[in-house]
Amino acid sequence: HTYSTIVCDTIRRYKRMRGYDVLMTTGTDEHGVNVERSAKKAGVPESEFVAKMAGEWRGLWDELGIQGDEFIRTTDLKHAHTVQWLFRLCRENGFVYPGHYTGQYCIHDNAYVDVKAGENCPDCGRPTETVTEANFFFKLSAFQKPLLDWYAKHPEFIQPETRRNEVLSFVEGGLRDLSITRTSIRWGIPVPGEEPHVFYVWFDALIAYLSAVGGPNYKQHGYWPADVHLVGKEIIRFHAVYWPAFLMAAGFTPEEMPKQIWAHGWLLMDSTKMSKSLGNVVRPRPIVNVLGLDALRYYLLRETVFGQDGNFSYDALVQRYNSDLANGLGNLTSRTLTMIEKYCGGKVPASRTEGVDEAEGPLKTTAVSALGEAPELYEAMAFSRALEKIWEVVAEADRYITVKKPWQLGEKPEERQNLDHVLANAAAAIRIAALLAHPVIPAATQKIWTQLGQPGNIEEQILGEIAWTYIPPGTQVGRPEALFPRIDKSEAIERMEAMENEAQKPVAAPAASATPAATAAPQAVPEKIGIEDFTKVEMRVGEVKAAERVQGADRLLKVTVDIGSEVRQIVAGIAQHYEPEALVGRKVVVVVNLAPRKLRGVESQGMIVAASVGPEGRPVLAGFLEDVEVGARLK
RNA sequence: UGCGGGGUGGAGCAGCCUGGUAGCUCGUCGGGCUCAUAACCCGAAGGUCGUCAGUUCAAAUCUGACCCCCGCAACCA
Repeated sequence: HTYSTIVCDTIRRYKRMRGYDVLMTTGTDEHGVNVERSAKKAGVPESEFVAKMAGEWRGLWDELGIQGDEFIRTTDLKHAHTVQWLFRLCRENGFVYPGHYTGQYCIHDNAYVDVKAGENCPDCGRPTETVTEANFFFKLSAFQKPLLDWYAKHPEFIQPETRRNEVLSFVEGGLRDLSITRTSIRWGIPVPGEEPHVFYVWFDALIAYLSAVGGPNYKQHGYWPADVHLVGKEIIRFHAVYWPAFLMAAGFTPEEMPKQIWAHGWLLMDSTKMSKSLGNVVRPRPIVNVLGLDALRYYLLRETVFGQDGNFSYDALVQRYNSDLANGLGNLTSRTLTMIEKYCGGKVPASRTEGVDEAEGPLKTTAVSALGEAPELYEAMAFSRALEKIWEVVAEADRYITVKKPWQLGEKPEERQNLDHVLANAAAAIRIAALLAHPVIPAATQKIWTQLGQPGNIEEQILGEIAWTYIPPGTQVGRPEALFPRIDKSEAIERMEAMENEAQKPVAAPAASATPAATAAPQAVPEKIGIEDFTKVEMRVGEVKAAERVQGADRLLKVTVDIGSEVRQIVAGIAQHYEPEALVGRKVVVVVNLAPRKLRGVESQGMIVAASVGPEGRPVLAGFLEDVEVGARLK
């Protein structure tokens, strides 16, 4: 989410610099079973739980300097009004009808689970029940044709293209009507006049986009339709299918449809998706503390191609920081300012008016071409290429300075004009690079702006109006100051990892979702259990009588275990680490009172206890150093 | 088995949609410079662009088949 939101913020800053009036919204999705359950676990009312969650996110955005213009919480009153209003419109237009939803329900978890009838709950393993509840359906099926027409007419609606194809084939495959209300959930927006129905997640969270810009009064508000919704690729379907369908159903005109849905990729940690359950989430705070916010922003946008999955590594992060920011832009600024200070008394010198010399040609060409292309690349969300283009200016300026050797010109009074000219050119190039890079690294470029003696805020500059211009001669520059101090790689990584580990310890870092449309999955607070809970688990010593591989499964072994009173058949996921033959005769620990569960068609009547070792969780069977009697209970 | 991502000098990645010069960061070697944050500049070595076939005057790029790697689910009760 930090990634999405930083990208979003960059777009916002870019658009502002193009002279647009931009409104960016972000927020939290606060309804649903997950929240209900987590709040219960934490022993606080839902409202309190979500308020805390929202506060944490807001705090994080503040720390990250992200200036969302609207922070929508789905528990906001105005959002409830918008949802109810949209529902009424859809209903009046005949796209909502009452029906029944039938699914597998887990009583223990209090939630529908996505399994076939007769299967057990994937979370807790208990049997599920087939439950039918009355709820309202949205006639999504009626929108197959309109949506396909819409996609055809607006090929740019879904980006990037691979995602578009995915959605297209999904819609072409036929659309099923959508259940949009629940009576089994309490924590949600009430369906007007139909209590105890509350709205189900998608007919709630998605609508937050509209709530942020006036809700029913979106026309007067003036910021609708959205130019772009930025989402993770896992939720593209909801944004590209459900959302436009809801709007069409409510009678929104083609001009009032969002213009584009951009699905970005995932940030992978060593090629695995970052997820809270894997515990491999990289938190932004340590990075910001050690390298600075701009470094994080720069890295995220420079290192990965927007739209594809990207890899995160501390190594690459520090690498980029040192080479591009410290040695590149930072050092260029520093050397230029130092020379202006030293040779020109801290005032920007005058450029020569006539006579172009051969060395400055490439510098101007590069800068002018960056001025032309970088904005186009921003426009196309090709951030990494935009930055590459901008950094060509930095490289060219370094080259130019090296070729002209102003420090030598400074020794000779008769070269005064040439010296002035060189430094004026360098300053002009830095000015352009800073302007173009501002959406990505706002703080550093503002510093450069000020150091160059430029008045006001850099963000107020309009990109379209910028050309190769010299800074007015005589402008007083600021003291050179290291914008991005170079940092030793291993030391930086150590510090960040130390802080990361520190952050892992305390319980509740914000663990919900930031985009209005992602599902919230707050982390459970680890509870202490009493002895009575422990005694519920019955573990006994068993002896393996036979073991064989389960057909068609790479990881499963079917193990026959004698537990004294009886012989059980247990399926264990250890086939990759234990040969069946080697297990026979071995004493193992078995959980015997676990509900049976079918795995790959084979019933498993218990669980063999094993340690989970290393990051990949390699199983190592528990055993005894002394001889033990089969059937002995563990307590 | 299904779904997704990928295979481009030593490492990590761009380029592929819209064929024509293989680019970037790091690393290695040699040189220059000393204004600057041990930085910056120049040069060099190093690439059958996974394989095979096809289309084409021309293929990293388009088409087809195949191989390999990674993630997710199916299968860790």
